Amino acid sequence: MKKKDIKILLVDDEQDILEIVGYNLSQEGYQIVTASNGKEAIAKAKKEHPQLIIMDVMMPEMDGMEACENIRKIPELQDTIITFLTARSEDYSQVAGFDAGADDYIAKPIKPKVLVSKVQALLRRLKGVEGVSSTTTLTVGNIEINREEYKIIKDGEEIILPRKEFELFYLLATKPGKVFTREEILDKVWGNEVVVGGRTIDVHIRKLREKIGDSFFKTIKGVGYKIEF
Amino acid sequence: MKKKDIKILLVDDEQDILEIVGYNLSQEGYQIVTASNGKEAIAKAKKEHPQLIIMDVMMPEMDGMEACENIRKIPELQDTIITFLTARSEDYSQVAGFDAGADDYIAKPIKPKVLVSKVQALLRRLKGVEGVSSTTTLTVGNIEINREEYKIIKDGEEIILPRKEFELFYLLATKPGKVFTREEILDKVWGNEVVVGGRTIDVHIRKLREKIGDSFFKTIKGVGYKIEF
DNA sequence: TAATCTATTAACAATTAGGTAACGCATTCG
DNA sequence: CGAATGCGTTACCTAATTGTTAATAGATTA
Repeated sequence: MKKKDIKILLVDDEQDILEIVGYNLSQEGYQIVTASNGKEAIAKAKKEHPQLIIMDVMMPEMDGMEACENIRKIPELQDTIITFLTARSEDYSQVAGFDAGADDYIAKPIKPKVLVSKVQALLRRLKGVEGVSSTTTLTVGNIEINREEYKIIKDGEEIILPRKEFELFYLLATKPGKVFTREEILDKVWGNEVVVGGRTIDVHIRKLREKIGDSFFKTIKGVGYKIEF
Repeated sequence: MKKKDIKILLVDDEQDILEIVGYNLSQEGYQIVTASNGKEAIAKAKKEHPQLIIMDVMMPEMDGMEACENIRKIPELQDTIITFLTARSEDYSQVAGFDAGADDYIAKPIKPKVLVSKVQALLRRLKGVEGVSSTTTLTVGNIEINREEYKIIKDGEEIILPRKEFELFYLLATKPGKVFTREEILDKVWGNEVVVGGRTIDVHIRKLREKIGDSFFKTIKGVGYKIEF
């Protein structure tokens, strides 16, 4: 995907900001769409399918937070990156926007240069922009792991794994032989704060054993799990 | 190595984050160095030789990914742990940056408590911090002890040990020849608070003798045990 | 909207690790 | 020479840990 194919939706109630930011970004070659409140933002997002949305938190009609929540519910816009513009004074850890589904935020006052480079950094995540390469497959033993499509190929046979199962397998596969403690697994696969019941890991391991092969997975009692090839 | 000798490099373009995170970590006794973009990060990393780098992925000038790749190429910084701050909770396998050589990631929004405990966990990997050793393998005689995989290899033969047995053996193996008193063993393997009966150690020693070989274990009557090769 | 899939939990079974008691043997020491 | 002490050994018990299955709520897809 090239720069000129990337669409950015700017949302702010102040015309000045739309102009300045819009100008700078379009200079860089991005396509710019604007909206001046939350409702309009949702409408335009649906219609235009932007890759990135930069939105002020405080706006009349519908604020950024609410709009963000709504946009996150739209299936086609799952991969859209949403960034808030927030007042500097807010305590970072208090920024509620993350709960609403935002990916990042940019603090005001906005410096054009900073903004532009930040936008570029954000867009690096998008597949194929400026040929950003990332190894999408990992091979262990006779198994090839394709993390873009959440599937693995074992002896030429394709096995599609659900998200969590895949994540778990992928984690173990990054260091074959290494024993991952339950704690470690929870932390990396389930995330920092999520608390799930004690048997959850076992069940997922079992499913992997069924699908991939029992023999690969070793249980080290009192410690955790590992895979071996 | 003590806490106050540990240097952490924080990299983020937002001053707020540097302050909050920096404050929390310095409260814990760590030395903090900061940088606000990738280029600066590389420069400071070279100069300061931090043990841990916590870096935002998205930054102007040079983003975290690129900086990480560059830092990884610096010989003196091979052992430095690099952790990314990533937007929201991306799936583990999707967290770009592992390709770039990152060791771990922390998801935004950052909660100080979570951060601090995560940092502590990461630093346990470093040799000598709070007596936790980082060496993953230890070789004594014809036996290789692999802490990461919870197994020992004797003459090419793999022996998997239960947790307590492994820890007991590992303890003795850290100083071959040294006599460990029962008190010492209980303290290190079983922990300060647990009270177990008098014969417990014997039984475990016996199990090790069975699995690994009687001849390695010497009993010093009235004192304790040691291993010899 | 109905029809799948997924992730998680709950409940129970199976397994194993850790610990203990009991007994026997050796060494030490009076 | 016994008695006392410390250690080795076995068998057994219990608690902790994991395996397994099924049920359910939530997502996702057709």
